[in-house]
Amino acid sequence: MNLKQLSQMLALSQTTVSRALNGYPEVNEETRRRVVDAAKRHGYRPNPSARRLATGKTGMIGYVLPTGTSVDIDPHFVEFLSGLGDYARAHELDLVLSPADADDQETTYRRIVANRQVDAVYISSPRPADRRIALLHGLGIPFIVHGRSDGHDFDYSYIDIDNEGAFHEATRLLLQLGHQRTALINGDTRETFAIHREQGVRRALAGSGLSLDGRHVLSMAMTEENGYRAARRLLEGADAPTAILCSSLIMALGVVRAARDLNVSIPGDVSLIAHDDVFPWLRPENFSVPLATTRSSIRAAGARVAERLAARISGLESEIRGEVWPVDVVVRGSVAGVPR
Amino acid sequence: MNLKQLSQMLALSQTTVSRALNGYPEVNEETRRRVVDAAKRHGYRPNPSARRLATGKTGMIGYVLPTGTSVDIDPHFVEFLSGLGDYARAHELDLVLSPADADDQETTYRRIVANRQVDAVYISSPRPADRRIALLHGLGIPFIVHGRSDGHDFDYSYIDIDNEGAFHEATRLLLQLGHQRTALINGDTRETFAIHREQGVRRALAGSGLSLDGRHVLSMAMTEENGYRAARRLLEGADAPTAILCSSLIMALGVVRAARDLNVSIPGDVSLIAHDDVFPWLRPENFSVPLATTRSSIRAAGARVAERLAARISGLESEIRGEVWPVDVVVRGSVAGVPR
DNA sequence: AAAAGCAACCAAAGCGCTTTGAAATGTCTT
DNA sequence: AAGACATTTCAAAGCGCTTTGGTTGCTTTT
Repeated sequence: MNLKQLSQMLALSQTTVSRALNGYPEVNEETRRRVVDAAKRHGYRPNPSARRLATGKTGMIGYVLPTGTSVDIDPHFVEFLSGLGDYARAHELDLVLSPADADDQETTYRRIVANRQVDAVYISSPRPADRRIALLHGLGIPFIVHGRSDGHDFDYSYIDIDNEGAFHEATRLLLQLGHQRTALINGDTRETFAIHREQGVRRALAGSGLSLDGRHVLSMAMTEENGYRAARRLLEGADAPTAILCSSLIMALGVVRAARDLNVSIPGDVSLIAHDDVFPWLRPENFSVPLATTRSSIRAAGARVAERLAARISGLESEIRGEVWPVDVVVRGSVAGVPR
Repeated sequence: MNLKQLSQMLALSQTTVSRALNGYPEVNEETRRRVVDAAKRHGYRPNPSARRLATGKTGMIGYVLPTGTSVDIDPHFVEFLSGLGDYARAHELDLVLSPADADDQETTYRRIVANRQVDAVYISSPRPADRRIALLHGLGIPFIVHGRSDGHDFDYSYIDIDNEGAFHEATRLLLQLGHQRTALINGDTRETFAIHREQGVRRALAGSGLSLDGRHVLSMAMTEENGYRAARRLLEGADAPTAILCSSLIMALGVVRAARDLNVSIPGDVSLIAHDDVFPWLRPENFSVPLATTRSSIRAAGARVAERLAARISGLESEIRGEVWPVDVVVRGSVAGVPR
């Protein structure tokens, strides 16, 4: 059943039927009812390929997936995807994943834009002055960034969490508990989120006249193994910290393991606060010592990105703007006053 | 630059240019060279929307992503995706993810087929007599299953690993080492892979005149927590097993933790073999006791699925067939003879 | 009563490709 | 020399929508 058949059936022109279905005003309400009704009865669904050719709109959003034999997909990605799906599901919005050589994503971005394969794109894990952002800005396709990228001379849309504020708050809490030596086990500092977190810690320390000891800040990929190594390094070193801030729950697993191995008590000897992206399979309250966290659901962010992207596509949202979500600091058993 | 412009530029008809570019035989080789050359020089790329409307082919493959507030995406998915990307990247093959209500995927499958959104589809985590398979078979879209689904009265294409054989081999190894009481910590037995694994264990035991004690087989979602619980149940129960087979490395993490908590030595008191899907962030050789495994790369499977799907789409592969990969049993420190 | 304005509809022209059915050209038979 | 047969090219007809630029009747204004 296509438009032609449907319009013949109704003894109307394709124009009128098309307009009736797409909610144009210049069609009689009575006629519209007839059309909509008939379309439903006969299960008419406009052919997306045809519509796409005519309008250039695809109704899909894109994501360039960096791949390569030595490239692993970030576990955050699937959680974000769940959130995106939560929204997209209800709106028949599909996501096109375009795998790209991690070292040359530009070619792929150019291809999907040139081919008009998607109406909008999202970007994740941005770095300062991220080239993808400049590229998409230049290419003129609507996009939204999950996270932020400082150092551009134009505005762009993003949603991010207040990483700086979260770690500032967490550090302030530790300071109030009397901790003078606080360490940070951070993610890869080439990414903005990690930079912001470190800034938050530094600002809080500075507020109390302290500063971050260079040996007390470690940055690396956020794996359990790295968390373990970092914690051992900190706890076995001279001037061991009395409190540790950690950029991910997965790393915190390693920190807890290291503490156990070294017979260091949490929170007796060292307090621990980690950032929680809210993974369903790893909950801070289930740690052997319930873990204090800065918490922000990455899944919720995924849903929000889908929502805003959909709004952009349908023209409901036009202004370019950033959105920064506040982050809760959740106190649990892993924090305590400074020892002795 | 579109076809019309290009053909005018060459003083040829659109027909000829189109045919030259698409490798049709009825075009003079000299002409073809000119056309291909000019196309490259002017960076001509056929508009995919137009091609799609004309041919009905999209050049994309589809995956229906079950979502829902209480549905989590399987961590295996991203690893599979990496493999798919490895192949797809080099072939400009994109993947369309259509989020669907986990309880009603049929609607979504019907939509993507009716809309001709993709040329082919893949399915993962199949169950016996999986309805999605019957549905796609009925709808007539090419598809390939990652895994197997027994109980259909038609053939379908799949790639699967020899789960039965793998667990049969692993069990036989344990038997040869003298283990009389072997337990199985399995995944969700509604899925085929788990059923096949249990069958493998049973067959091996039967071969030695033994059978699987009902209390010695536990099935559940494959999380660390569940592995821990299952192991405690087994090790604290009467007739504790001297060997444990485990369906996933993540669960094995929990098993190791439980053993440590209970002061049970691996492999002194209990031997352990787990299935390894080859995740880059979790390697059996890095366990405190290097873990013996049945190993099969899920990433490689992803690449193979993409390859076969691409072959189906381009008509290179036409016969329907299953492909079963052998699984290596890799012996490491976590297995030993029966205690005393 | 003519001009103007409006509401409702339509024919036809895209969108940019592929494919059908024919035509033009040259080569081989007989 | 005429017909048969390849070979190579082409004009035009789709594919199924949206959108442009009308047209047709009515009602309202002057």
